[in-house]
Amino acid sequence: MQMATITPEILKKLKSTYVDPLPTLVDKVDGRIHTSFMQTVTATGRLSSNNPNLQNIPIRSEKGKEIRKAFVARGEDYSLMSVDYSQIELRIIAALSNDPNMVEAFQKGHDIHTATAAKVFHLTPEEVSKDQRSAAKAVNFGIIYGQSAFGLAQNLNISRKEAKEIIDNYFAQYGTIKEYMDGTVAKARENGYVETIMKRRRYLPDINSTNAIVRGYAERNAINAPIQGSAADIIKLAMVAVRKEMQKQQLQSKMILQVHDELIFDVHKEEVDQMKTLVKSAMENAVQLTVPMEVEMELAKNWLEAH
DNA sequence: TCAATCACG
DNA sequence: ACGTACGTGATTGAA
Repeated sequence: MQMATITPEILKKLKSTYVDPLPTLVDKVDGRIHTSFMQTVTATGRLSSNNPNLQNIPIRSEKGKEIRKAFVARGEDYSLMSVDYSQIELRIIAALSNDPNMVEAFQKGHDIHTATAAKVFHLTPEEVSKDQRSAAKAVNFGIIYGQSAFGLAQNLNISRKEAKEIIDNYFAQYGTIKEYMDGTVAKARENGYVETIMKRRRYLPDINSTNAIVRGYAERNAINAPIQGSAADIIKLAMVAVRKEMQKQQLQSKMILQVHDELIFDVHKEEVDQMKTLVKSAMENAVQLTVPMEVEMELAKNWLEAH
């Protein structure tokens, strides 16, 4: 196992950004930290959070986990419940492209990274090694961002030739995704914008630039924005549905945070079963696509263990 | 005031 | 031949 190396720079960042300021921001009246959610800041339709930003509370490093542990439910009778969409952006790509292989993997409930590795490396899912799954995961993520063979090579620390072979294999298996991506860029060139499933637009004035670097940037935006933006559409619809149902059932639990593909609730112990059912249903049924939306949920006393 | 670095999805 | 993975916010330190 590779140990997480905590450098002095990281400690300094954690202290100056979280450990020192957050305790001073606890509201004197209610004992809680309040963020602001901005609805008109991002290019894709995501929310952003500031003063303080509660969408970038640490979780990856060991010391960071200690910080996240400090976020707890409001009292004895309450727990934090975290509910996050599983692979929402890949499901959206699958649905928007209607790629038969990727749609099938999600419809059958397969582990998408293992399924991808099996296809790319011509193996059965059982034969896929950890490194192969990890490589497939990197490609799946890279696809969402319009990553090149060069970028994948750097990311995986392999040669450009090896990276190109993996990507070529990927598109041989998921050919309709390639068509979808090319089609999205072509449409962006004609229209000057791309749009999400709820028709929100992102304008791309540089999509026809004669400067290849500038144009390349806009092309990656064209690919990414409908995916990231549609995920934002879906969780926003879910939030409205959740709130409506919570009101209808007159619950005292509260929806307290949104972190892009995750909702966090402060749940009263007598409402746990109701909340689990209601939130799962609202999130999974926020939209109807050709692939199922699935959520994972956990309940705990603090945010680290609820995640 | 802004770029670099780091935190998150 | 070019550069090369999307979206944010906070802090720091140089200009």
